[in-house]
Amino acid sequence: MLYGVIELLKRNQLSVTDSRKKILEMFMRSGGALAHADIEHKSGTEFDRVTIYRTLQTFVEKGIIHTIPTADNSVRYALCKDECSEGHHHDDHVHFMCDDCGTTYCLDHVTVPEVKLPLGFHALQTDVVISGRCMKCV
Amino acid sequence: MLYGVIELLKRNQLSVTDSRKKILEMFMRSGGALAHADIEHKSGTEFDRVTIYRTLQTFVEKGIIHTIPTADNSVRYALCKDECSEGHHHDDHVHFMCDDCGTTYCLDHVTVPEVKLPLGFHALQTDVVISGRCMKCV
DNA sequence: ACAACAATGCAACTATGTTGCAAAATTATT
DNA sequence: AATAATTTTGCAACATAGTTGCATTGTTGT
Repeated sequence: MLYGVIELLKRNQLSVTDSRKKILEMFMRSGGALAHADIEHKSGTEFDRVTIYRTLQTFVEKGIIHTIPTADNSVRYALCKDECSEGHHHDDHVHFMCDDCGTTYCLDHVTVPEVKLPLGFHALQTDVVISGRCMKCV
Repeated sequence: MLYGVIELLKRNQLSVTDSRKKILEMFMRSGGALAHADIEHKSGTEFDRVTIYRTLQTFVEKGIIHTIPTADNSVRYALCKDECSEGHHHDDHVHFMCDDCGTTYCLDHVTVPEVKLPLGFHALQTDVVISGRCMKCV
């Protein structure tokens, strides 16, 4: 597991540091999405707030994680699938947010439907965020 | 126009105040969506920041405006259609954000497609946000 | 092992959002 | 139309989120 993390960092031409390793591991352990605040709390005083911000930024730029637009407009991040590369995100999957427990899921196998836009609009990216109850909170 | 604003406030059992009238008018004049910052800049020092926050909150609660989940996770608001009532938003339309000029459109006639979720997930609300180029920015 | 480079931590700052309370404005009552 | 009851506003103070510059530390390549 740890080895995979290091590999992933190297593959993206990133130097291997404590914060990057541990933050990546957090994402892998937590199946779902994480907010900046989640990471800050989980890591205690181990890293500076600024380091977390910069690490997340770097990961987004490298295509390791992607941001999730949420209904409550709080920023969340989740691991990308392998197809994402630098500057080219291909997160064509639906995101689900549980109103009860707050967990955010990437529904990798639910693809975003085609939407017909009025004349003059050109779509580059489509984000679908569904909120409701997850299986744990029935 | 002004008369319509007052009517709308009264219909929602809100006292008619300067800030509420002017903020509502801003939404009506601007076809698209507005962020808190937009309103703050447009109104100069006329209203306190806190008043704007509280006015927007009140309008959302009453179903006069709705929030738009955006790809960049900044909070934006737009007028609701007539069907929205207190606590019951029915904004089943697609939102479009222009990457170039930043304008956010409510595509009232583009309805949100049905999405089949995996077993155990129960959808209550579906938000679709499409970003790209609008007709003004080809 | 060392030079070159990149990432971190710290401090200071800006932006964003919230809460309590007194003053001012709006609404309801007589 | 004037006043009482209620709401809303503005202010101050605070809390959270996010950014930038720079010296120090850690990582990488030779």
